[in-house]
Amino acid sequence: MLTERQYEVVMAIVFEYIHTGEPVGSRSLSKKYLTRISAATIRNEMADLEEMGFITQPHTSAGRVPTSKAFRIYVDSILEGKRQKSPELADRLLDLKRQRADFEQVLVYSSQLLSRATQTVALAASAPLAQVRLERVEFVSIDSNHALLLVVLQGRLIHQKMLAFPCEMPRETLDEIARRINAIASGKPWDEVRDGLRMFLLNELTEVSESCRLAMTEIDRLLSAENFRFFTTGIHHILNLPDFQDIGRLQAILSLLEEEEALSRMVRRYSAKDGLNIVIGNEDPESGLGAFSALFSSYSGKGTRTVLGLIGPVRMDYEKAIAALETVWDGLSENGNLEGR
Amino acid sequence: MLTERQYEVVMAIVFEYIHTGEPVGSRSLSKKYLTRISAATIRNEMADLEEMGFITQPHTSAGRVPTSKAFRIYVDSILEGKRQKSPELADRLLDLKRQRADFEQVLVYSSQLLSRATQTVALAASAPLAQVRLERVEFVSIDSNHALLLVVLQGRLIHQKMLAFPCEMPRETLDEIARRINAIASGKPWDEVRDGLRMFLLNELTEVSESCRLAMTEIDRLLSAENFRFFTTGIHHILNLPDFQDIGRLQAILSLLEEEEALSRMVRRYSAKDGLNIVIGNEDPESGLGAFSALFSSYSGKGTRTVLGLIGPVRMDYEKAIAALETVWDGLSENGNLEGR
DNA sequence: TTTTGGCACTCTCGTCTCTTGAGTGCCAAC
DNA sequence: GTTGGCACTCAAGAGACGAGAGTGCCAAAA
Repeated sequence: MLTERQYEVVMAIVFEYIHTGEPVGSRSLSKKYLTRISAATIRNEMADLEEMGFITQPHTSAGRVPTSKAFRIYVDSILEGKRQKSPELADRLLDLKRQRADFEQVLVYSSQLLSRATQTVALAASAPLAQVRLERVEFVSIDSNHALLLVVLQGRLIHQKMLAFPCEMPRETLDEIARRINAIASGKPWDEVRDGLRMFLLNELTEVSESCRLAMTEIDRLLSAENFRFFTTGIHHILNLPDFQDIGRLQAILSLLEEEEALSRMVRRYSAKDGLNIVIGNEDPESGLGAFSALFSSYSGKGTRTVLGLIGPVRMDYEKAIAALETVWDGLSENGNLEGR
Repeated sequence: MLTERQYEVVMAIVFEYIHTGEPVGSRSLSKKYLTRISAATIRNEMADLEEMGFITQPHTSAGRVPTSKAFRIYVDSILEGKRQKSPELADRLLDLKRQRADFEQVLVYSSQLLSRATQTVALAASAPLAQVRLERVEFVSIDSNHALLLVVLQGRLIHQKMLAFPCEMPRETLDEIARRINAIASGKPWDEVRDGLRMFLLNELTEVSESCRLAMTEIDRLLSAENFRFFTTGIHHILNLPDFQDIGRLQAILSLLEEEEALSRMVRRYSAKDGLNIVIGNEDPESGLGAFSALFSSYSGKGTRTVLGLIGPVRMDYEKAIAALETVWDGLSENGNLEGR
């Protein structure tokens, strides 16, 4: 649908726009990138491209600004080519191995690393999958009717929740409940044992059935695929961007980042399939990204789904961002750090 | 040092400035607040007040803007008077009791409540005190050489850290270490038993002394008075403020809020004494607050120090902010929620 | 001695106009 | 199909100007 030359023009416009942030004119294209074609020819192509929705004009006598459709082509072309890894980032990742960090530290550190390398907002997240197997659960009694529920997943990931029981729960009872849950559920896919386990517990331990029900509900919630844990880093970077000197757009993205519910929705939406997913600005109006783009690298392991992400302006350096994300991602896989161990 | 009338002028200027955000002129003061004095007289007073450092002029022919010195007087006068509590906020706090929330939830919820009520950034934090007594420690074995260290303080506060041991640590060994620590340290002030405990452990359990050393170091770090845990809410509110349409100042405060280390330094500095502490803008240049003010309400209980805070523009509605902070604070105390129980 | 009205002066801010420069669209020639 | 040329458009910046808000100071009143 695009001729070879139109494709070149689009790519040149996106490239120039990413680097200058200004609307791109036909003359500068002809001088800098497409020396063999004259400005007038480029103008003709531009008129067609505008009609096709790849570029727009802020006002009649201005240059052209690429739309998300144009950015999409640009990003796809990057993804097709080979990227080189950043050796410095890879080095930094070795520190993690040296420190024998746990999974949570791995996520935090990765997100910090990414944010610093790309000068954008980085996030790392993980959530259980439906087929998650639990290693075991444990209750840490806090006082007569409070206990900390610990759910250890296969891998080293740990979820936890403080429970307030409706009646007194002595330590022995809690241990008993934990023992039974572990006997049945340990090492098995949660969604297979769940219902049976619930029935079993409620029938066996009738005198504390209310507490068992509570515990089961909470374990279920902790293991739900919706239950992402987030680590966000580098929000202040987006204030440095020259494009966002007007506050309104910042407002939107900051609210998104601060509200875990909204963030979770977004991550769920765009990390559904494994690998690298890129959402550009308002390409998907539902995203709420507005003038920002998001890159998600996600992977479903045995029991958990892990996501690394970057959120930056639409006009970000995708090449650098993708390279950084892939470097960190590969570093984690190599060290066997994805989903813990 | 200030005459009665000068005091009135300062108060009126601060009041008007808080509500309009514009430099305040002598004429509007005379009309709105000090009808019995003429504008010319106010001008004379203003000249003196400027010399004394209570107000400044952005430029020759503009009105006066109060300095932090003037805000200080204003805030002190609010603190002297009686404030009324917000009944709506108090109601909301009852929900906490109904939910029998744990301490962490209490902190998170309080901070959300405060932020929404005042439209500023709210934070809640807690840290152990030197005299903290630990209820007990527990190790949750994760794999052959990883375990989750749980430190339960008196009250319901829990600190935790994943440990990577230098050698294999079977569950029994971990339980043994925990048992010994608890036997000696449970219920006693940590700073009294600490050194003895360390000696004892290293002498008794020589074959895993390296692991014991590690565990002791981590417990010590978790119980250190420096070890604040933070919950921050409502960062997006500060973008709504009309005063901060230039990004530079936002940058500073956002970096502060995002960097736990800096935040911790600030909270330590200004919550040293119990009760309500207010820091106004650049009153203390060390604070890094710049164009923002911070209100901290802090309380040292038996084992932990709890802090609720608000961070907003210097020109914030102190009356409302103080009232909200006090309402939430009192609500927590009444429900017995400060430091857990 | 303190307070007040009056007046000249200063500075910001919004509006208007003008100019400049970048860029387009179209047309005729190649 | 491609190109150079030319008229046209528009944004952004500079300068001029008036309105408005506010001050400082002085001399008269209290």
